[in-house]
Amino acid sequence: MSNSRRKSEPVDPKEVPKAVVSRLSLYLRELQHLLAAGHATTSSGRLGRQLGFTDAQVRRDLAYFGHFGQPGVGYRCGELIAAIRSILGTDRRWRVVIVGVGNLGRALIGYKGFGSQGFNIVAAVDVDPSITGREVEGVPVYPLDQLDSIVREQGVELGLVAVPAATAQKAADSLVTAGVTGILNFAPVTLNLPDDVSHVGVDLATELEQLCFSVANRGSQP
Amino acid sequence: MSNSRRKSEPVDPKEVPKAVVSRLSLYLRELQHLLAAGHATTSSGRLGRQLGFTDAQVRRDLAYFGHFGQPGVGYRCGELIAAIRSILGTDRRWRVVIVGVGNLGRALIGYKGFGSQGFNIVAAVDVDPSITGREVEGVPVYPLDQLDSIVREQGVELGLVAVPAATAQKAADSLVTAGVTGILNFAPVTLNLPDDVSHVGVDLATELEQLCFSVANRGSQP
DNA sequence: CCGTGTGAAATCGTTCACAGCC
DNA sequence: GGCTGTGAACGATTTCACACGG
Repeated sequence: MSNSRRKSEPVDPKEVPKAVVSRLSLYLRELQHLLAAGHATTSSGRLGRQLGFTDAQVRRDLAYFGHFGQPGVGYRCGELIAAIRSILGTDRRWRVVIVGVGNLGRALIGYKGFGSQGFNIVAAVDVDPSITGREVEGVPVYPLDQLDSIVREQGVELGLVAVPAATAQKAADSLVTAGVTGILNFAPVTLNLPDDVSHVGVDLATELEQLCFSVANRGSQP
Repeated sequence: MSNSRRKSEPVDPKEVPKAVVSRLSLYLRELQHLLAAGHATTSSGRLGRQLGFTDAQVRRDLAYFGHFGQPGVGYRCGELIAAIRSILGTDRRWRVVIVGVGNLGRALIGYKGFGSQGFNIVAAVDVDPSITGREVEGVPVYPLDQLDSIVREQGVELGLVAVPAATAQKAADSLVTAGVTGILNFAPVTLNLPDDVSHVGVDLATELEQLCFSVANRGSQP
């Protein structure tokens, strides 16, 4: 499994820079907006301008994965959307479980953007007995100790951690034990996880701090 | 205003890589945990190991801003926390307003992590008359058209956009008109803003897509 | 003529390795 | 002995610039 080079897979996904993958998501989002607005095609220049990148950057990013454009024409929005979804892995649906049904957990359960991008929230779990046994926005809430059977029986692959910092590591451990292979962590701690479980952290306070630094030092796009 | 070099400000903040600033937030978070756990000092090696970085990276990052450690000893947690807060600009409190009191807006209003890191949510606004006039978790909710006076009278500097994608640009424009200087955007769109307004975007679906890619291509730390 | 895909060059960020200090 | 701060080497990513295709 070294460097094969089939028609649309020029490189091993592992050697694609992380930054490229995150821009891919932005391209996807913008392309969906463009398509919804009636544009059948676009170009690297246009796409880049709308997102604040150069045309060369857009072309180079896409070139990691194949040849998607037509010289003189640009990219067909519909085709490129399908291609990026296939690259990201969101050309199929993923089953997701949420741990923690506090304010944030509830907001995540109700967030429409997940469903539209390929994610099914199949269940939530919480320690608080006053909330378990009900449904929140159509998603059933179970006690924590049922996590194992939920993940196994429903084939859940991803877990969202939406509990306080103090219990986040335990929540993540439970998810790993239950068998999920990816974790999106909203608690303000760095999780310690086995290498075969992927994870991404989103820290709301941290994001505000980045904004602060940027404001305190004048301007984000100089 | 070229390269001055005062005692603890070796570089112009503008030429600090974005990645460095985002790691600074992680250092801060970890240092706070360390201090709370009773550690008075730490070292670049320890701090890095806990976060998945090398010791050299930690030292290099901090060296952008000054000399904070003692050879042979390491860093005093309390002092380094204060230094990083000063760099990020969170050594004072920032006033924040939230636009949009749906599921996500409510979760943000109730999020304890903001207050503990220096952010005061002073008000929220929404178009829905059935929610305005009340308080949510102690934060007053006003009609949208009062945004201007709220920002002006309370000296609000930052705005959080927690409305659907379709109205996010309008919400952001209103914030800019009202006078905020930084925007944290949770809507899945790229905002078009004047250069003198900083912004950071957090797209929940995008984060899940990154996770997907990582899972679909085996392992996050190979 | 416009726009892609891509070597080659330039830029940027990370790691190495070590002098100096506690 | 342990640890910081930092030039210098290295590796990675971005930008340039142009040959080729519709």
